[in-house]
Amino acid sequence: MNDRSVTFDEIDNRLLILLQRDAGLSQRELAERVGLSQNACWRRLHRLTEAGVLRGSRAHIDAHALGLQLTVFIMIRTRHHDDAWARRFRARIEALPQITEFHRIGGEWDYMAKAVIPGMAGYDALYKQLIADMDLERVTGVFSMETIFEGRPLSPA
Amino acid sequence: MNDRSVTFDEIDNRLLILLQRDAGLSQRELAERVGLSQNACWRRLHRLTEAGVLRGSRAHIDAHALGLQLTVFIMIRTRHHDDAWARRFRARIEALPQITEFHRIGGEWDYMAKAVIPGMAGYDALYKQLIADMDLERVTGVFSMETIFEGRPLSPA
DNA sequence: GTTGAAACACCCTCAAT
DNA sequence: ATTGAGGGTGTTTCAAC
Repeated sequence: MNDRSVTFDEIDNRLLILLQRDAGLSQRELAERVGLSQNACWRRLHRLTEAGVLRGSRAHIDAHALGLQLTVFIMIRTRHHDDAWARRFRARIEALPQITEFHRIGGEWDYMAKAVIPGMAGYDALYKQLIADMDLERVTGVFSMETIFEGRPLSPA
Repeated sequence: MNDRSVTFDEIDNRLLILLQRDAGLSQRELAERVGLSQNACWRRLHRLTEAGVLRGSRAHIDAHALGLQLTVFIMIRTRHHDDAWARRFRARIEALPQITEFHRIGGEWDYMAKAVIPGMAGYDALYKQLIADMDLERVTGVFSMETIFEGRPLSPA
């Protein structure tokens, strides 16, 4: 079990997975696929939204079709550990739209950023913008040779 | 410039960003925000869909609300480099729903998986399922202490 | 590019069971 | 939980400009 206040049954689960795969499904279709009336289905979606589980939908875009063909994970070790520096660093990262994801991590690195870029020239440009005046100890790019899958739906614990 | 056959102007760009943030926007709202008639806006969305750029929408879900509070990146180095082993390994990974993203990477590791799990016990369980009978050379978990952001919208190169 | 209109699907609510 | 019905909203396609 877990420490959540709300619980979800198998039907909630299936609804969440269906919607994570395709948020464009109509309530009629959704209801049909989970074996509920459209009305009952609506009530569940409403409940899941109220519970803060469903948080809207986002368009899914083909990065390749936009000319973004390279995914790289950038590992960063910093020399500074004060709040002021950290704020400045985060602002820097946030100003770089190529970076789609940003974590503070444990282990031998301090931060990891995921970036999606047109190619190696894009990485070089990003790298330069990233490091300028930040006095980083070490930065290394881990390049995705092949994205086998991404964005798979989450299931309740 | 780049090597794409289709090009996108500023308005396409803004439409794509708006929809990546909120696919639930009505065409009336979209049109208003980019300064187009609803009709012209519809034609652009149609064109972007035909071009394979817009690929539907996906529900956005709050992982914490589902009890999934830990994100970990799993770095894997393998001892095998033949196709049969690789296929078996991919099938193993695909069978683990906690893994949301999977890359073959360059550098000192061979694969990287992103997993979203309830907590450390979930990692241990995942780790055991992952390694069983796969004869991996080395596996290490890089834990996200803080997800500063993720899922930021892509922009054309 | 624009407006306006029509046909249709969908969402949401309510009433009745 | 279910069906059925109604009003309002959104989508898609036209015709005309």
